[in-house]
Amino acid sequence: MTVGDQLNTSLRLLAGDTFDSECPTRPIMDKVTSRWGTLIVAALVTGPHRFSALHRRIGGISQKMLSQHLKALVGSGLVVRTVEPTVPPQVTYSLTELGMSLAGPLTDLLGWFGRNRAELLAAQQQTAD
Amino acid sequence: MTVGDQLNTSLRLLAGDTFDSECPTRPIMDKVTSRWGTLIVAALVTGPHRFSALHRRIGGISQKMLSQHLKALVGSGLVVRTVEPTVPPQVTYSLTELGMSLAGPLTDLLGWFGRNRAELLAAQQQTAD
DNA sequence: CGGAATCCCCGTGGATACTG
DNA sequence: CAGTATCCACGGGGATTCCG
Repeated sequence: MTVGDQLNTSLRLLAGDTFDSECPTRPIMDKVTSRWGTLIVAALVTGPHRFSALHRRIGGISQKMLSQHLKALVGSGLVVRTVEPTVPPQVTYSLTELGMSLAGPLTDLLGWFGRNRAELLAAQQQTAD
Repeated sequence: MTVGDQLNTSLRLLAGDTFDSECPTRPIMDKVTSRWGTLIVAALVTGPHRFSALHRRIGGISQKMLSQHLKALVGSGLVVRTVEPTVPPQVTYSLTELGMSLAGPLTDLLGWFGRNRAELLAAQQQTAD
């Protein structure tokens, strides 16, 4: 990497350039936009959910992945974990303010996929030929 | 019916039951919302790009991943590949109509990450303690 | 220039079993 | 109920090399 590139990098970081490989939001973005991240956040849009409820709601996810992604989302300040000191223990996950603000753009994106499902699948078929 | 249920219903109507593990759009969604998919589409929003231009623009992507994801995007009908029969060959990628319609929601999402970068990083730091 | 092919490593992610 | 721990397989993804 040349000095010019470094300068370029610095400027882009300051500007919040999403394309820069050094952009620190990338790992977070990866988590959120990942296979399960989107679905978990989307599931929580409708309100708080318990662990097992999420597990049931989101088809095909394993406990490990759910727990792992939830931890990451909590760590990013998008989700809060609430523990009721009852027996048996009862843990509830819900979106933070930040998480709620993310929900808009995210569900828009999911909505797009829903609306354009037919065209996407059609394109897939053509290619498969 | 609670407010949550109403929201739930709306969301599922919009998304075409995105939570179903059998939903055929999932693999496509994974591709597009994946680490590189989002950035590639976002990069093409500003207009057609050549292979090397994309490679330069998107920091940290390998040729393999770029080529691979581009193929997937073409296969999904989001991107068109144009070959100029010159020497040396010149290949240009651009968004289809479908791709353009995706660009909106997608850049909104990227924009969200840009705007909330500070808060995300702050939350990360707190957790790291 | 724009890839395709190969090699190889490491992380993701699934299944299962165990803890508090 | 809500996880954690362990094992294990697969594929994502990087570096390199070669081709049209």
